[in-house]
Amino acid sequence: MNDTRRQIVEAALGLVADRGISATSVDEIAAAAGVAKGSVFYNFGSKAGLIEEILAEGVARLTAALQEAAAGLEGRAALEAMVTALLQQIHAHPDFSKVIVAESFRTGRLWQDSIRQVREESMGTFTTVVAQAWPQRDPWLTAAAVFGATLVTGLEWLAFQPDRSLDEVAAAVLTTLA
Amino acid sequence: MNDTRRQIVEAALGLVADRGISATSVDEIAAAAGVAKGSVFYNFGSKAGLIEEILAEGVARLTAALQEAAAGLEGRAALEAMVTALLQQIHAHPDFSKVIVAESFRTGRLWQDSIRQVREESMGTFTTVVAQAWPQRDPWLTAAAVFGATLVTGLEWLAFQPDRSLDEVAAAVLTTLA
DNA sequence: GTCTATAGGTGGATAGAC
DNA sequence: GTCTATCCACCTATAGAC
Repeated sequence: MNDTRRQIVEAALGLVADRGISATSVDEIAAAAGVAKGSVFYNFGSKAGLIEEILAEGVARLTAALQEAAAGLEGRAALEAMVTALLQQIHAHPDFSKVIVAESFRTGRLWQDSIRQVREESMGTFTTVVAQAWPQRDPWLTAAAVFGATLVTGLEWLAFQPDRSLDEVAAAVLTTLA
Repeated sequence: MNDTRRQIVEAALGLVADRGISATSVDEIAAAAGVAKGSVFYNFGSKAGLIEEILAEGVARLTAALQEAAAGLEGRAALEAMVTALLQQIHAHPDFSKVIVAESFRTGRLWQDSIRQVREESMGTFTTVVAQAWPQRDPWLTAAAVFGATLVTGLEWLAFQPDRSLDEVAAAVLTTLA
């Protein structure tokens, strides 16, 4: 990805995480990126195309991180690795995380497919690991609870107590999950 | 609240939960409510005023429900009552819940005060109960984990498996929390 | 108190110079 | 490939009839 595209993507992600997709205009994105508005459309075709590309990039990265974390591990160890990996990803990519949370429970939008993909792939990986760690429980609801505990704790950490360490936050989440 | 105001509020909440606040126009709200656009502005002053009123109403209801649930109980019993009460509220008011989640990690918007209030009052009630149930743990991070597990499971329940019963979902969340 | 009509501004998107 | 200038649809909000 060239320099102009990179700058546009980063500026857009920052603004969109803070205000929401619809509340962010292409004018604002172009100004924050230091390019003309026309360059945004030349490089990404449309606002929806830009958002789609940002989301697709984040989806691929998050899915890979979660699957890699659980690979080769079983039971509780796999679960702990996944929770830690998700917290790491939230910490490394807070803007992407915020966008996903904000858009996750909506329907019928242009970029809905990418959002649904994150949800399904992340939750799917969690469900597999949870089903193996606790075979007697409902994997679907349990995975949602584990994912939710990790996600919300991670975002609260970033937004309101960023000085905490990853180990501290991971330990708190894992202690809460039995 | 009279009939016109009630209709506008309900139409607005339904649309906003699905598309987001900024992506919902006053035209659409008026059409869904079956009133003229002018009536929306006559009754609520502005779009922001309408949103503010909807959020304030929901905040008061949710806070009261959580505090009432925990009143007179201690330790694990208080925790279980609160988790169940939050799930009940999500089930009874799914649109409000979606809006809160979508807007929770944003900053600097007109209605940000109401959102922050839900977060602080809900998390505050959870923190108090958690601190008493598990005195040796970090109350702040633990409360975030418990709240997140309940919230995300509740929303996934509504959005993707609405046929499950409240008892079933509450049991799954509480089993996951040790 | 609710309606219709319209004002005034901003949104996404395009055309054409460089 | 990036810019400036512009189009037109849509947005919030207001004015005035009823």
